[in-house]
Amino acid sequence: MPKRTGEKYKAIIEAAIKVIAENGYHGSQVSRIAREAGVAEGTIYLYFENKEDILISIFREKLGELIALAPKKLNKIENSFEVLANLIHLHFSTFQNNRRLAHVLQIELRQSDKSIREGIAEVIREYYRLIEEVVRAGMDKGYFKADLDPKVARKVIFGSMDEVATCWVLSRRRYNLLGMAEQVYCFLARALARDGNGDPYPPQLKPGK
Amino acid sequence: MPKRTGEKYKAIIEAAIKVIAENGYHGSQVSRIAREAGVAEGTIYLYFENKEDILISIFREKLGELIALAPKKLNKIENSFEVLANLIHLHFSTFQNNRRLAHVLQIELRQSDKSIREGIAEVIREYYRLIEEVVRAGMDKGYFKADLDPKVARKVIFGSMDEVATCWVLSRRRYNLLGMAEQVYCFLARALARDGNGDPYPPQLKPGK
Amino acid sequence: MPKRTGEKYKAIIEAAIKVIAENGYHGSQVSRIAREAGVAEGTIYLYFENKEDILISIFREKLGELIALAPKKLNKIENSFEVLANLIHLHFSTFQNNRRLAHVLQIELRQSDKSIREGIAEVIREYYRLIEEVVRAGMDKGYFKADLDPKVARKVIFGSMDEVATCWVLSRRRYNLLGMAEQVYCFLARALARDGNGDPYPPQLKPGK
Amino acid sequence: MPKRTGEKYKAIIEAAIKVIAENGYHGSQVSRIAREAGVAEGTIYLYFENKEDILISIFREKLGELIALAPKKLNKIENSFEVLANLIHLHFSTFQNNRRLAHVLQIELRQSDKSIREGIAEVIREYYRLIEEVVRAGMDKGYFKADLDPKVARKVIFGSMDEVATCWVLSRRRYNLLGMAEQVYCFLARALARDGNGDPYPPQLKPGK
DNA sequence: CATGAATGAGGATTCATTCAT
DNA sequence: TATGAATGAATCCTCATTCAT
Repeated sequence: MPKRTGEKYKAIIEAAIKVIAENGYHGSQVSRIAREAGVAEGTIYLYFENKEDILISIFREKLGELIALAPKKLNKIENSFEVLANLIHLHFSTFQNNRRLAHVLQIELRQSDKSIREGIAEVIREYYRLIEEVVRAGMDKGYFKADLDPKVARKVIFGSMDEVATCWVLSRRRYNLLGMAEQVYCFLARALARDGNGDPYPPQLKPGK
Repeated sequence: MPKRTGEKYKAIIEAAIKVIAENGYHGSQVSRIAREAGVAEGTIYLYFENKEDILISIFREKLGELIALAPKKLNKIENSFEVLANLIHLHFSTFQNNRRLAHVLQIELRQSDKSIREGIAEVIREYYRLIEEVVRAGMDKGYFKADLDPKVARKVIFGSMDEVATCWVLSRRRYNLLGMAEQVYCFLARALARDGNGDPYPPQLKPGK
Repeated sequence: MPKRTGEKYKAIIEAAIKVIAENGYHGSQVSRIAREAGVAEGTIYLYFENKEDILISIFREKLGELIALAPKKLNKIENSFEVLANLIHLHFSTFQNNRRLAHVLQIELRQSDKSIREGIAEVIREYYRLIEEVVRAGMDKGYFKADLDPKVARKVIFGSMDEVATCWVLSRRRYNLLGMAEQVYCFLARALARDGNGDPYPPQLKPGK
Repeated sequence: MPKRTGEKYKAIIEAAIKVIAENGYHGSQVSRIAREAGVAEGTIYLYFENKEDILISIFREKLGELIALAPKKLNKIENSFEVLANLIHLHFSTFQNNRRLAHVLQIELRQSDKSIREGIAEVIREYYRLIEEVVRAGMDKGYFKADLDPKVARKVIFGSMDEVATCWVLSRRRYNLLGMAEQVYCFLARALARDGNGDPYPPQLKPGK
């Protein structure tokens, strides 16, 4: 029965992203997160069940935004290649825009216990469904191969994006993640395209498209 | 200055894989691993620097085998598609043959601190190079598109295999991981194949090929 | 400077008896008592100094009633054996009528800190004096042995009643506490009776007598 | 699976008695007990399950001694009055000899949770049985009234001793507890004695008798 | 080489109490 | 009077690691 709303809730989320990105999950004491958020230690527990719940909530809030945003952006696009391109773009720009968040989601979140994996499972499954939907639509419309297994396709798509994002976060060099979008798109588009499909090549990826 | 060889070294490694697969990294006390291995607690520290070092060693020993094995299997194959197929097959069969190991490598290993990531970095980079080599060879020989970025290709390949393996480990259903090899191969082969390449389609994947 | 009177004061007392009887002193959060009483947490502190003060107040209010009642009932009785019988009857019936209160007074009250013991000391001393008075009167009137030490007698009388009450509260079997009164009276009457006293035997104990 | 034997076990018990007698149970940090015992904090947990277990163990060890000693002392005495006198003497001398222990057993032990009460229940029941046995033997041998209820008698006897001991511990005046033994005996002997029993009067109580 | 008893640092969490409204 | 959101002090216990034997 934590509150899970309000200004302090958000402040704690943001503080946690910062502190955890800098010190890792296990290196981030609740007291430190509280100080960074400008609230008392006990206040944390008015908004979150426990320390793990903070991590889960970061995931839910932030990836939730992505998942909520995606259908709006993708549904109105007819061409499935364009949809794929935009999906990748959206995924990468979420991280590009908040490197700390990217670090927490790609690295720290995975350091955690089974209970955390369970806590995020529902949200991640929704993202999975979203990607599978994109694949299915492409198959139905004739853009993609008709005999794909959407689940395997989803794993290839998500796995590719995830690996690219992780490498980006861990890299010392601060290259542009969005710059990878087109290349990743090329790979995935060719992997999915129907044989003889005239043009699986990337539509121009433009931010916000 | 730990010993890192001998019968007890191996016994501890195997005990750790078992205990960690069952209880998770944080749920696996050193004392428990010692008991399972049939040695005293202190003995652990004659063979390993610390608890993390056990995890790193599991990675090094087991993925090391894979990396040592791979060139022998792959180097003598001319057709790069066949090489790719065999790479995927090797990757998946390693996990298929030892589900506990798979769990430790795919899940528990990632729960750990920065120091672990650093400990395994060298080994994983070697695996990365191996994959990139496969890509480069395929480009040089004309099987794969000439203008691929081997690094991105590697991320797509590794990311896809990694995601499939992780889903397999986490799945409640005990399906056959090797059965996924061909499907994953199809995706990746198409993604890599040179345009107009006559046959990017899967060579028959046979165990041990 | 708490108020210590009014409807809410009484509501809190009753709520506390219920909550503490069910969950023990340490298991009874102030917030829970407040909810049960239908007041806000802060309101508690308008009527009580702190949590311990609630416990002390329960004791004062409830045992206070007993102590106020006792002289009225006992003073008009001439025969000291009858007085003793009625004292025991009164003591036991107080608990019998409110098992929750009995639990709080016999068990939970004693779980608490020195400050509580100090808080109830004055009230309990008054009860002690009351018992000692009964003994002294019995000695003066020739019913009891002339050379008794009233303080020791009081300890035997109170200790016996207290032990019987505690066992009753802790017992799983829900036997009748008042049914013990006569037996306890028999023991104590014989212990106190003057040698050769014709009839130390229990007057008929009747409720409300 | 704590060890519960050995020199350190005893040292911790003694240290705990001292620290708890001085600061109360809740005021006695485990770290403080460890320091007093000259061991590390973690060592406590090699010998005890948790903090409560220390308290329970004090009770078991110390009252256990009393219970083990009592039958040896009491069984060879024929006269039940003498047995009663010795029982009281033994009870009081245990406390007289170790006022700190008395404080812990009479006051602090009762401040604790249900789990502690459960932990000591078995031992205390054994003491109860011992007292009831004394009563029964006295009845059988014709010293005590034939129609006593041994359970009620036990409550009167134990309650009297317990109350006297508690008052002694809480008293500011440092009077002699053993000096109370004879007076308490007188009360209880008269309460138990068969009518017309020639001499319920106290045998001379001598230490060690 | 091997042991395992001993060590002790480290932190999430609770909940009585306060005080601005 | 009454509220209830916010506070923050206070501590038990775990378990990786050491070292005397």
